[in-house]
Amino acid sequence: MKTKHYKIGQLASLTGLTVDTVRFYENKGLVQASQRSDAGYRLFSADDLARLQFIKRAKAVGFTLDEISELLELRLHPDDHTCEEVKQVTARKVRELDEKIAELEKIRMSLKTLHTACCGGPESAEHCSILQALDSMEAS
Amino acid sequence: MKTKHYKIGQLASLTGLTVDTVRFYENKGLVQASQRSDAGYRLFSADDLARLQFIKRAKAVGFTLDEISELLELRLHPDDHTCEEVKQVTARKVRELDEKIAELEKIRMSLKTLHTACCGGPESAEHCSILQALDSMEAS
DNA sequence: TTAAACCCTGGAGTTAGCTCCAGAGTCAAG
DNA sequence: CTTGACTCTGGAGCTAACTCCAGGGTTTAA
Repeated sequence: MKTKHYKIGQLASLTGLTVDTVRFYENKGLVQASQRSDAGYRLFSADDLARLQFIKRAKAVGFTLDEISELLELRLHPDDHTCEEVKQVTARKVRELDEKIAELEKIRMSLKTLHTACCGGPESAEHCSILQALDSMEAS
Repeated sequence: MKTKHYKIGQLASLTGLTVDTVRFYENKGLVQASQRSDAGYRLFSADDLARLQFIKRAKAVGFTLDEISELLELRLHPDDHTCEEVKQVTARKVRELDEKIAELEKIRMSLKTLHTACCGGPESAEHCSILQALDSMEAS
């Protein structure tokens, strides 16, 4: 009953990461090859594969690698933690996203205002309202 | 009729930038002290001040320093350029912002779904739906 | 006159998340 | 047996926009 092992390249193509990225994650402590071959090659288990897939999905929903470390700890020892703890992590992240979106929307509004005020015609930009606005705006 | 000059520290407090930042901008070619004193101190003119304020405002509406270089070129030689050219820069930027906002909102939605599915109670996270979802989601 | 506050240069360090490289060893197919 | 694909380590480089530092010189106010 020898378990299946993956070399780093196989793991990379299974997860869609590059080998460099996998090694980088190992370096950051996000994942650890469960064994090494005689020649020193990393050998990953199915668990390691699942872990990397977890990382990939967490990244896709906007977590940073540091936050993913936190989630991995919760995932690895779920009975030492409560649902509440896990939920706090996502709550924080949703709040952050809300703030970032609001900020970008504010910027977008300002820019759109500048943009629609400009005639956009083929004449010289000497009296271009965008440049004028940027010259006389209130500094934020 | 000697014109007013600002040393870098004065300029910094007038614009709300740090002296390091002003020097950094000079290095990047965004601004140039119009003169140097005998001791080699940078001396900035009112035009330089206006230019820095322009930079600050453009940054506030989301332009990168490279894009600001482009805008400064347009501003400095407005009659060599058309309104259309200027408007293209803002149009591009609004599009970029739209994309970034859409992306963040997609992420926010996914995360919010995970978040609301979790009971958040004080029980063990062993069956936490957030962790389960991250374990079984489609990789994006 | 002396101490604080200012200014100079050049270069290194920061954050996040990779990406690439050299130089060397290993493995698999034909 | 050779060739090409794979793997290893350690470290450098990338982007953006700063930020900080050492080790000097200058100005100004008391």
